[in-house]
Amino acid sequence: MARPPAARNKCLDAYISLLCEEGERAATLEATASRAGVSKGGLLYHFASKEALAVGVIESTEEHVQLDLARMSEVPEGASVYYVQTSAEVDTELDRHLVAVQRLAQAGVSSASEMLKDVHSRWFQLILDEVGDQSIAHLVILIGEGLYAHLATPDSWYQSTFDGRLQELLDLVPQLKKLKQLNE
Amino acid sequence: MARPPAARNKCLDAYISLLCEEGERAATLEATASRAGVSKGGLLYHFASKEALAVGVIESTEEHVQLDLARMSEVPEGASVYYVQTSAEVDTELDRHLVAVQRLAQAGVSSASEMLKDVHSRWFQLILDEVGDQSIAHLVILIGEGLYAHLATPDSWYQSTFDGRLQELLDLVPQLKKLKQLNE
DNA sequence: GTCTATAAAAAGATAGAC
DNA sequence: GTCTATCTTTTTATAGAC
Repeated sequence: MARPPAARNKCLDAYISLLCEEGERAATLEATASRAGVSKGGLLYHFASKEALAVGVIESTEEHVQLDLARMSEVPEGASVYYVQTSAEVDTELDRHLVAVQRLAQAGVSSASEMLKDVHSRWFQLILDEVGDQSIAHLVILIGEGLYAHLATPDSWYQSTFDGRLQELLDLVPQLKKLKQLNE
Repeated sequence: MARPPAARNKCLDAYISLLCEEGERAATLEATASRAGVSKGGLLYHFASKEALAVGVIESTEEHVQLDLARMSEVPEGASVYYVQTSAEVDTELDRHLVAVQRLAQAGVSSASEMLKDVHSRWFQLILDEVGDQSIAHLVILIGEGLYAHLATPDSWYQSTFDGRLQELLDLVPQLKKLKQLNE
């Protein structure tokens, strides 16, 4: 496919920012157009409807997800550590996209819910491949999810209390594999 | 304070349900009134504005939170296990309220954000009191958050993959305290 | 307390000029 | 491709009857 025009990308980016920062309700056509620096008509040329905008977000997200999964399976520190580490990263393109998709899912966009479900199962599979135990893999997924949930909530408890302690947490992740042995 | 009339409670409950199930945008005055079985005018008698409805949710949530914190500090299995366990519970009044408050926070209602921040810090303190280590306490909080995040996303990956495995996870929680010793 | 009617604003979308 | 003007529907809120 031909590379999309710059204005189209600006619209998509503006919509994603609004979804993340102000929620789905605030992400109106007018607000999106305004933030993208175009008129409502200009926006509607690239995305014929609200729904088309959502589809655009999901397609763009899928590209970022594919890159992430490829890295996750190759990285030297292992899938678990990579997953938790990247879950805590704010302001990466992938995370902005995933937060936006989550907002859409919560607003009832079913293709967004399906994408999240699919992404989670792919992450889970890579982590399971590494740690070799379902319960431990779930634990890792949930820790990442917890970080991500805080990330997705601006001004959360996370920023004030947890800031600077990420490394301590990452150090604990590889230890999780030992839990099962302790348990037996 | 005098006990509020039944219709008022039905309105609040309808608004909370809509926030949880269909998102903040779908939780309009009309939809809320309709679900509560009253007219728009009837709703607006009890809650003079959208904002008043949000305040109502937050006040009601605070009551449920206080009860939960009291239980959490007394329960025999310990604060950590109680916290993770209740994070996984769907359809309790507390969880419905917290999901609703989260939706409001994401929609930019600042008093909702502040309440969530406050609740998290109170949970954290009780867990820290039990486990005695900041990093482990964070781990517990994040696992609960991860569960809660899935709970708050209907039709998530959680239901299909994780269902029935909660007990295994709960068994691992008390083991987390041992991680720090392993690390030293 | 609860309802209907109505007003005022905002949101999504179309048409057509440039 | 991008804009302005306009239309329709939805949403919030008010006024006043019952």
